Amino acid sequence: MTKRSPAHGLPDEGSGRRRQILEIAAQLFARKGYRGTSMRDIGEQAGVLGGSLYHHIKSKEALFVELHDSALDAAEERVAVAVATQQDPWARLQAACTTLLDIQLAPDSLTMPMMNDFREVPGPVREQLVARRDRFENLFRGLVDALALPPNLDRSIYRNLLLSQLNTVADWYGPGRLSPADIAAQIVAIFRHDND
Amino acid sequence: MTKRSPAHGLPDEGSGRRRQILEIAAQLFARKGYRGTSMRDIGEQAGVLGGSLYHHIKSKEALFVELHDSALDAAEERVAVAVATQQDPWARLQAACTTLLDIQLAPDSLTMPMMNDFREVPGPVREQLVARRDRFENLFRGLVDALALPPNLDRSIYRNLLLSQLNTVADWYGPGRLSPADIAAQIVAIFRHDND
DNA sequence: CCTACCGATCGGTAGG
DNA sequence: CCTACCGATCGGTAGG
Repeated sequence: MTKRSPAHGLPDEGSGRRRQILEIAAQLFARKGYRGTSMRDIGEQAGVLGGSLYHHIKSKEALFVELHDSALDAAEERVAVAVATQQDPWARLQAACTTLLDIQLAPDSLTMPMMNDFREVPGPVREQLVARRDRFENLFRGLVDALALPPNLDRSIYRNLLLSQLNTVADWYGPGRLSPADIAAQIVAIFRHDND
Repeated sequence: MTKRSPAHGLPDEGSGRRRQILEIAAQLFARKGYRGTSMRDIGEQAGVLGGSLYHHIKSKEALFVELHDSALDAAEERVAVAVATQQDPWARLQAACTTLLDIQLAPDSLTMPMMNDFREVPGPVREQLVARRDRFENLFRGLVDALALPPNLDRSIYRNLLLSQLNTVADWYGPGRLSPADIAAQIVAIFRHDND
């Protein structure tokens, strides 16, 4: 019996209070970005003053890094599980895309949205975040390499295009006639090219 | 003989000084975002103090809106010209994509990059920018509607995916083995599906 | 967890 | 175009 993280990707260890603060912070970062979220904003939602948060966290930067890494850990596991249920390379890719969009488009999504534009985050921290994200994206390298693509498609470009496509859906998606799974299906339909 | 804007999309009327300041501001906004660029930063590059800029502009917000609108005006014209040289629907789309990527990936690009994440910009101004961008995107509605796509592809989703794909290339593209035109060709190759 | 505060930075202005 | 400044806001801390 392996330990399973909850959907939001925050470990459930530690004091409930800290955990609650992390959830609030994640939601605000996702909605308003790193610079657009002040410690006082987070405090307000938690019912305390901004300065009081420093009993639970070291700094705003460390808080963001922790949230970002937890989100990617959880996403990585969920995607890996979904991929493992399929054998066909295109089915495996579709499973990965559907899972990723489920995570990013969940209405209460605490996790990934907007953790992609790192220009707001101070330089030194940014490199840390980019390194973690690159590790995550390696998961897709294997999936793309297994595809039988037409030879005119460059696999490296193809992978970058697919990932940026997936990471950017939250910018324009509004819950309406199509579900996250529908969008994932459309993306895979577009990116699907069999080498015949 | 119609008046032609320069590639950077800033009208060449008015005092050269103001024009120079606009160019500097555009470059900084593109590199560091709206909130990441202070008026003092712009002043420093221009060789004056931040406060002195207000002789040439009304406010930071008005400055950004002016730059954004000029960039879209110029892009709109260049894309329209490129599209008009082709008759085949897929060739027209490819011409549009190539032109747009040329603009966004130009090494000194003052114009469009990063003028896409509007979360940094204050609410009231944001609506203005979004409205202008929507008008620009209508250009692509016509191009997509002219395609003979397989019926399982939703044209509205398809258009959103294509546009977000084009707008996001600057986030990961590094000048290397592939040119902007190469990337455009890869994107069109992926998005190309003939209804057979 | 609050009070009370720090040094820094922001957009913007008056007055010359 | 500068000097000198405004009110606001920021991340963070000391001391209780």
